[in-house]
Amino acid sequence: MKLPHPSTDQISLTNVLAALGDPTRLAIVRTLATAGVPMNCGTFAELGSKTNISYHLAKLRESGVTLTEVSGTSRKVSLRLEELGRLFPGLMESVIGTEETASQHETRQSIAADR
Amino acid sequence: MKLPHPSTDQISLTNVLAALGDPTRLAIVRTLATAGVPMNCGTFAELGSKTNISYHLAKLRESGVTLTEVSGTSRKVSLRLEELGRLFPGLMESVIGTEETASQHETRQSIAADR
DNA sequence: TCCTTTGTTCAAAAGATATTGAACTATTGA
DNA sequence: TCAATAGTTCAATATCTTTTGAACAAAGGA
Repeated sequence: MKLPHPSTDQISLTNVLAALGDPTRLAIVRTLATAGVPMNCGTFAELGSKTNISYHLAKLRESGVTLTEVSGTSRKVSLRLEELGRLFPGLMESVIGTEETASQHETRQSIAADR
Repeated sequence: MKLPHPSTDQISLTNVLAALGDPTRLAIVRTLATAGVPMNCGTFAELGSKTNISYHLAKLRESGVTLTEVSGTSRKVSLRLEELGRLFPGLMESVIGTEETASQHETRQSIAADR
């Protein structure tokens, strides 16, 4: 069994940014980056329901951010760092290396509402 | 008249990435980066209707990507590069410095459909 | 003053994304 | 073989985002 992934030249910046621009998926990407080794879906259980994580992991895979390899009844998910680094130098380093504070998430709604 | 902008500490990476993860907004950001000087809304007329550009510029402003200053009946839109550079080092350089090819936009749908 | 330019706001519609539970498949270990 | 484990798929719903046109507002020039 082989899951569909975009080839390197099919990876677009817009799609990568859209994939990363979601709190759940950004958390997944950071977990993967911190771990440095492939992880299975269960690792992300605290971030949502099994179905929901499956959905977000598919988004990451389809955008080219992650590689998902089937290993028995489980999957090994990893970041496509080399390819992303070649396509968009500095992007993943920047996304991974940046801390996100709790306050930032809550304040943005009030700004949009303030129009 | 003063438009609402997030303060530096209210800018979150998730929101910035979500703002950049749209073709129209990425084109706006690149135009601003290339020009290097503030531009008014009319500059982006070819990217969509007046109403639509107004909508996307509001998104960019509310996420903290751009600064919009009122100047008479017109606006001067610029990138908040210094602040973004401090918050997310390398991010904007990476996003701005990367070419997007036409082929990349068209191929991704086929991958998602291929599941 | 009146008209033009520049852009916003609003409400509606269309479209895309996210979330859920139930049913399912495939692998593995007992 | 049977049951447990790990994930996926599906259909439904909910929610958010994008797009549109019509109406509006504010400034500036004739």
